[in-house]
Amino acid sequence: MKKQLFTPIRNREPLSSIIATEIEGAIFSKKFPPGSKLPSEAEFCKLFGVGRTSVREALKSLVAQGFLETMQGKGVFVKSISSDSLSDNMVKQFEYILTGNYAYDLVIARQIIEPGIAYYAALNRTDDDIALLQNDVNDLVDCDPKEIEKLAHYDICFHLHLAEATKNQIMPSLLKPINKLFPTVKRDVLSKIEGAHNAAKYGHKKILNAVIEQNAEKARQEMINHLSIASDQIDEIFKKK
Amino acid sequence: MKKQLFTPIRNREPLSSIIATEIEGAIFSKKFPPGSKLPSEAEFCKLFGVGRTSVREALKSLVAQGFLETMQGKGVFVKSISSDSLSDNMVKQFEYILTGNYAYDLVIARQIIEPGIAYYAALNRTDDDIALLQNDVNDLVDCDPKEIEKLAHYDICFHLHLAEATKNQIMPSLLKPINKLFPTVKRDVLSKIEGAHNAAKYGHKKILNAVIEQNAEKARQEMINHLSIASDQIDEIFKKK
DNA sequence: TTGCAACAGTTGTCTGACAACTTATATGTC
DNA sequence: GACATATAAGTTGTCAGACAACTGTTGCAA
Repeated sequence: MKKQLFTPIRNREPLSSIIATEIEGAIFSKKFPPGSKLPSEAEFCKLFGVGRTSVREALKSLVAQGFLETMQGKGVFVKSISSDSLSDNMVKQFEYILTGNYAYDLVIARQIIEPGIAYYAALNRTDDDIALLQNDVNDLVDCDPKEIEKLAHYDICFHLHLAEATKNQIMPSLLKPINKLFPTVKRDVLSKIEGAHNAAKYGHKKILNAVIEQNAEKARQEMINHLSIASDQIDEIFKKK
Repeated sequence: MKKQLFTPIRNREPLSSIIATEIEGAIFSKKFPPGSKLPSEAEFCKLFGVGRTSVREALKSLVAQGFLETMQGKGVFVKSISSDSLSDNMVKQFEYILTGNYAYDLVIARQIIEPGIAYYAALNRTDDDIALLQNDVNDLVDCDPKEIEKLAHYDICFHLHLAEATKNQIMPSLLKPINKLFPTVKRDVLSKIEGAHNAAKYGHKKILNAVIEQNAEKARQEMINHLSIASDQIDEIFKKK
């Protein structure tokens, strides 16, 4: 058996990955700020001294991750990541990893995080937040109980606006994917459970009042009540099946 | 001005996107189960009737999103998405969208979701969970207070195992990115605040006891206490600066 | 049987070419 | 001069062919 001073370099990272990391770094360090145009593929080829294939595949990766946006004939642009696009990605991946009947997991997840959201929303809400929340409640109240889609939408809006009222940068991004996975469940509830609409109306109203009063503990408790009712409704559906 | 019956088709979706969607669908519907090998690039070319470029770029997208894994000389394989890889993606995107000093946002985010986690962990924990948590606490107790890295690691492990004890599929994936962004902050606290190590030890112990007793409300309260201490410590650091 | 060489199959990269799209420039007409 | 049109240049999208790099297998020879 020969003794080897140097072992051959294997599994070296593909060029496209290296380039992707490089460009990603430049984006993260805001060397290319959101909305700005990146150098063209041809320029990158010269800069990195590689073929167009490698550059294109690197860019494709970053596009797939939501950092870039390509426009044929125009160029490649840095995408200003909204928490929206982030949660879209999360939704996709959640859909893939969640197994079995995950409706219940969604309900529990909301019961875990939303009381805390209500609490901090009550503490940090501004008058603008109140206005938005009031609108959501009004929309829900005025809505025709038969328009399930709209009902579900207004319901979700309320919860998202509440998350934004916490003034925490992270919470909306965590709540959104849960809510985006929720509509199917929510529609089921609204269409099959008598009085679900009314329950939602009053639940939201009570939470909103507590938030207006900046009574954090009360807001938390009202959210717990609101969600436990929703949870019971889902139980009921499963029993029926 | 001529009247046009048909307007030219513009902005048609790139082939590579269409192909990516197509393959993604096949993956999601478990037509290619996790770990399985996809057809080779050449085969895809024949199947879709397109060039290799388009196929490769489609695959690159899916690799970037964490659904696939390519191995040179072997082929392309469906990656079994762990909540780990999901949270890795989230971390990257959070790092990008979070602005300013987000340490405080992280702290608050934990205060929002972790009490709920403690609550449901107490309700749903198994004996195995207790064993894991007990290990984490022991590791933290036995650890040399100077080994900041290890301390931070054991600390995080406890919180993650607690999230897993809720038996909720979603919570670990939500908590992980927060914890992965946290170490910098945590190291700061552990190295700069006298007694932070002890505070963590006792906090975890109390939470664990409540979880063992399956006293959900107590677990929740202990978590609130534990995190409020951590929060105060961070406040202290900011004041010092 | 063992070791090695050759081969076939796969992904990685390069090159050149052309299509499709966008923008700016130049041209021609009124 | 003003305006519509044609042209050109720059950009991304796609194709084809070639070869490099890596993996696994197969067959041959010692």
